[in-house]
Order: sequence, then C-alpha cells, then structure tokens
Amino acid sequence: MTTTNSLTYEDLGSAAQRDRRRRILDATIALASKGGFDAVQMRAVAEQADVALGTLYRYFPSKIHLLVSALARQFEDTQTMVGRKPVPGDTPAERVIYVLRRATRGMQGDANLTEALTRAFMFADASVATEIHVVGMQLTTMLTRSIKGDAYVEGEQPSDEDVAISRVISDVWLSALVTWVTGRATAEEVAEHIETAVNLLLR
Amino acid sequence: MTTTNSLTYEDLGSAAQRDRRRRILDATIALASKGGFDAVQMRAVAEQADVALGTLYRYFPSKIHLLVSALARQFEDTQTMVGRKPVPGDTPAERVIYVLRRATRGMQGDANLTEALTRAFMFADASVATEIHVVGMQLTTMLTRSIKGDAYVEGEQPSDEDVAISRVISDVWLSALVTWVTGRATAEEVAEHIETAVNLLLR
DNA sequence: TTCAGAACTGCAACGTGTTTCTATTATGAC
DNA sequence: GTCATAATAGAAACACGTTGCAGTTCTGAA
Repeated sequence: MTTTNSLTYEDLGSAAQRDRRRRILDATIALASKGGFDAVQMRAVAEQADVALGTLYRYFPSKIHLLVSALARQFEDTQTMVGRKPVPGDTPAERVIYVLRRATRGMQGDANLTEALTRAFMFADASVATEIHVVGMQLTTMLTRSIKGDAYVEGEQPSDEDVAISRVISDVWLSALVTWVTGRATAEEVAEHIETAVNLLLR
Repeated sequence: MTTTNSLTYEDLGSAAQRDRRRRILDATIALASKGGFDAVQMRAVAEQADVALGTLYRYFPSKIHLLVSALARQFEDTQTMVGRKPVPGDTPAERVIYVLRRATRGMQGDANLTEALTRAFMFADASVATEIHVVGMQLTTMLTRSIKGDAYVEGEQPSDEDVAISRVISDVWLSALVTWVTGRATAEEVAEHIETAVNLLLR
C-alpha cells in the first residue's frame, strides 16, 4: 500500500491518531456546513481540528480526499442508524423512492454541507478512486437492499440487473443533487425527477 | 442583465471583439486538448489568445465559465455538422445508442479535452447556470430527436415523457463520462453501462 | 530507561485562479 | 476631427491548495 490514499480508521494504530482523524473530519463537516465547499479551507480545517497543516495532509492527501472521506463517514453514520429497520413500501419502486426521498431530504436540510460533499465527489479524479469506491458501494447496497425489500438477505449478492438498475438510479440521484446544489432545480423538481426515473426503471 | 455571465457571441458588437472571443475559445480548446483541465491556465489562455489577462476575465468571469462556454461551442459545432442527417436505427433505443456511441467515441478520441470540459461542467456552481443551461438544452434536443427518429419535426415540442427519459439518459451519460474521465471506468464499461441504461429506459 | 524512528508542529514558499489598478488604445456621438 | 467613454494591455498583488523542511514530541522495541 504505497499509493497516496486517505488514512482510514483501521489504518490508525493509536487512540490519539483516531481522535485526530475524527477531529479533522468533524472540523471538515462543521466548516462545510457553515460555508460550503469554499469554506473548507485546509488551513482552517487544520486549525479547527487542532492539528498542523502538514499533519492534515498526512491524513488526507488533498482537499478532495478529505471531503470524499467525510462523505463516506456521513453515509456510514446514517446507514448504521437506519440500516436495521426494513424499508417500508410494497413495491421496489415505492421502497426506492422512500429511501431516496429520505436521503434527499436529509441532504437538502444542510445545503452547504451537501454542496461541499457533492462537488468534491464530482470533481474527484483517479487518485481518489479508493474513497469514491467506498461511497459507490454504500449507495449500491442501500439501493439494492431497497429493491429487494423483505427478500433482502445480509451478505447475499444482488442480481446483475438489480445492480445495473441501482447504478442508473445512483447516476440520476447524483446528477439531480448536482443540479439542485448549483441552483438549477428546486427541491421539488429534484424529487419529481427522481421519482420519474425510478418509475421508468422499476416497472 | 447585470449578473456576471460570459459574453456570448451575440453580446459582442465589433468584429474585433468577436474575433477575440473566438481566439480565446480556440486557445482554451487547444490547451485543454494538449493537457486537460490543469493545462488550461488562465495566463496561458490569455497569452495564446493574444489577449490581456484582464480582458480574458472580462469575456469569461472564471475558468469554469470559460470551459463550459467552450463545451457549448463544441456541441454547437458538432450539432450543425451532423444535425441535418436523420439518425439511423429502427427503434428509439437503437437510435439513442447510436447517437451516444458516436458522441462518446468522439469525446474519447480526445481524452484530455473531454476531461477538461466534463470536469468543468460538473464543478460548475450556480453562477454558471446560464452557460450550463445552454448545454443541457443541446443535450435534450439531441436525445429527443433521436428518440423520435423520422417522426421528429423541427420546432415541435417533444412529449413530457420523452423529455423525462432524455434527462435520465443525460444523467447517466454524464455520470459515465465522469467515471471514465476520472479513470474509474474503461471505455468499454462506459459504453456497456450506457447501453444497459438506455435499454432499461426505452422498452 | 534509553534510544531510533515515526509522527507532529510551525512556518515559509510556490503555483495558479482571481482581483485591482494605471496607462494606453479603440469607438462612437457630435 | 474632437472628445467622452468603454475596452484593452500590462503588471502587481492577493487567496488558497499544496509542498518542503527544521525542530520537537511521541511511541515502541530492546
């Protein structure tokens, strides 16, 4: 492992290090939440996390790595919070729409944070592939789980078609988020567009 | 109109100004084609276009505006080149796949340029809404035209469903482009994913 | 307990997008 | 042709992501 990835929770040996990592991500989220992408300035993150700038760069090799890692942690948190309950809804489409609606509402509740995380995700290049992949898997899992509903079994591989559909839905969701974040669509338009897409795909 | 938009061709009165604008966009494309997003440096563009840096910023208020405007011009050019011929294919899905395959291949033929334009498009914020909207319309027109095939009539409004489907396909195409541009998927994977999505949507 | 190596701090410096400012040149009304 | 105004050139300066480095502190093996 010599590529320049972000240091994950598991990479870190000591409690002090894990705490540093947590403080850095906390500061990142806080700054993003207050002022969006532009407000997440590396010097500011370092200061707020009580860490030297060089250390920040040792943990996260770029601003984009930092923000995508923050996104992954956010996802993880919400997953573990609601991951146990079965998804309500009688059809795959209903369940997927339910889940996306909830997720979208959550993100729209903090526009600045969403703007920061979304733009970082879309701007990420190949060097962030590892971190991106984590988020992609989280999304796919969330969606295939919703599609299957009660039939979902922990650990079982979803079908190719379900994965394909999930990826298309992810694409639509991300694009919708981007258009919302950039002020080119309202929250209602986003919700409507997503529902339309889901209904086209799951029929 | 006091918001800070890029100056469009129509905005410019004198031939000298239109020529400056053309030179700027030419330089942008040339630099992007040679070295991608990072190589499009504002000083370099100004120098290559034989224009002062301040003038460049008067025409395009940011690097993102500049690149998205370049994208719009590229689109326009290809549209006018192939816009007359009817799209081959017997079904909507076949026609859409044909068009996207051609477009994708075209973009993959100049990976650096595509990287520059795509990343600018995805990174654009609200201030670029006008320029983005132009590109979005171009895409929608291209796709609804393909869906309708021979039944397409110049000037006639496409149906709501066709527009909705086109937007979903646009989303998928853009996401696919992003994953390719950022080195997270190969050209074949992109082509496959797009075809899957189109076949799911147009059936 | 000691000590080598890793991790961290603090700070300076560089590159590039962006802003600002003054001097110069082009344009259009009269 | 003259003049007011806008547009442009040229260059300096600022902002922030990123890098590099000297000195200090922490950590874990012996």
